[in-house]
Parts: sequence; C-alpha cells; structure tokens
Amino acid sequence: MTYGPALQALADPTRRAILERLRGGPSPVGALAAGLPVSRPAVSQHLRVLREAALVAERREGTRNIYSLDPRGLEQLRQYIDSFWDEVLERYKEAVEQDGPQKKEGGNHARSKRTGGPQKHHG
Amino acid sequence: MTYGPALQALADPTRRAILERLRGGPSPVGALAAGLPVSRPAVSQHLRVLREAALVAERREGTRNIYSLDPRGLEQLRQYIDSFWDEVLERYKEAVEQDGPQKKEGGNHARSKRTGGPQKHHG
DNA sequence: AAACTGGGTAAGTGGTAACTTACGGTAAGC
DNA sequence: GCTTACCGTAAGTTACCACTTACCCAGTTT
Repeated sequence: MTYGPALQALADPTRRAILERLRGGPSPVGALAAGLPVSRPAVSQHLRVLREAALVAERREGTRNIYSLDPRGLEQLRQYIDSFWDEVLERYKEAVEQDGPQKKEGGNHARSKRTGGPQKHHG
Repeated sequence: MTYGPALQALADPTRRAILERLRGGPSPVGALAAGLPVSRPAVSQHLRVLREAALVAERREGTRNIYSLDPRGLEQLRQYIDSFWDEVLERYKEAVEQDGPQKKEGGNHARSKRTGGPQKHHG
C-alpha cells in the first residue's frame, strides 16, 4: 500500500491533465504533449513519475511508447481514501448522536444524499 | 468538484501524518504537534492547508482549536478516483478481449482478486 | 548507409513550498 | 490586573520541483 507516490503524482495539475487525456484511450507521448501547454520532455518526465506511481502503464510499439491508465495506482488510492471513510463515518455518527438530537436542526444533520454526507459505499 | 486542493494537500507526508493522528478522533493543535517531528507553527500551517481543502474541520473550545476529519474533502477525492475507475475498466476490458483470448496466458489476465484487477465497487 | 521520426536523459534555472524563530492576540487561572 | 496556556501569523531561509534547451539513442524508411 504505497499510496505516497500516487498522491504526490496527482498533486501536479499537468500530470492530472495527462491522465485526463488518457481517459480517451492509450496515447503516444507526442500526441499527449501536443495537447498540453508544456514541452515534450516535460511530458516525458511527468510520465515517468506517473509510471513509478503505477498510475500509467507503458507499452512499446515500434518506435513509439504508448501510455495508458494503470488500474493499480488507482486501486491503492481508493483503498487509502476508503480507509479514512470508515473513520470519518464513525466520528460523524458520534457527532450526530451527541449534537443532532439536542439541537433542533431537523435531525438530518447526517444527510442522506450521497453528496454532502458520509456514506458506506463499498463492502 | 475541486479535488485539486485536496490532492495537493495529501501530497505532503506531514499532512498525511496529521490525518492519521486524527483517525483516533478530534484533537487540539498542541497534541497533534507533540506527536510529530515538526514545530507547532508548522502544524498550524498544515492544518490551514487541510482546512482549505475541506479535509479537516475546525471547532473552537475555549482557548484551543479542535480539529477533526471532514467528510467533504474525502468525498470529492473519492468521486475523482471513481471517475477514472470507470474509464480504466473500459480500457481494461478492451485489452482483455483483444489480448486475453489470443494469447494462451491462462485467461486470467483480468484477475478476479480485488487487488490486481479493476472492479466495479460502487453503484 | 543515410535521413527521419519518436522519445528518454542531462544540465541548468526560476519559483514555490515546508520549515524555522519571533511575535501578537485571546481565553483561563491565581 | 498579571501571568500562563494555546494558537495563529510574519518574515526569512533552504530545498525541491516543474520546466526549458541541448543532446543522444532506437527503430523505420528509402
């Protein structure tokens, strides 16, 4: 569970832009750089970081390197986030039990909608 | 969906350590700094970043500031990760359909275990 | 073989982020 | 009121990161 490199990789906007462009499918380096406001070597360096974080995978095809999204890094990130989710759920329930019934805020301090309140989403 | 600040906040190991310490429940600043290898002002600055990323919440209690985990930032992060998950699933299936049946690699190129292969985990 | 395409690496630079010490400001205790 | 905890902010320093240009290497084409 080495989520550190993945989190550090995702901190950079340019690297996130690279991942966004990979949503449409695998792509060689040149095509990636063509759609970004930085030079091709910069993209190469970013791809290296993303690869070491297991967020992208590399595949050689003749003279070009095709990059694609790698599930492994995303999986590690998801596990990291989810591990906090359980904690935050616990603390949130505590706060609700102590704070909700006392104040008359309608009792929906723990919102039922997905956005806005914590919610178990994985088994 | 402003996942940028949250991702940038989580890139720093010290900030992640602060969040780890908040797993056990809310805590004042001094207690947090006591368990970390940096000075108290440094922790204060980190808490500011975490607060602006909606990863922690602040509550004043007399002369001390109690910090706790905030669900909102985590929710945004989860949505961001999950948005990639769907894409990576699609690409992965494509790769398996094209690569798996042709090569005789045992057919388990798409692994069934949760760690190692992409998997739908949210409705 | 020579030329071309595609891409990773090296070296250098500017900006920024993380940390420190010093200070100021508010609430509690004697 | 004065002192003592608790904490945020200011100013300054250092280290790292993203980017650029220049260079080099592998594979393709004619």
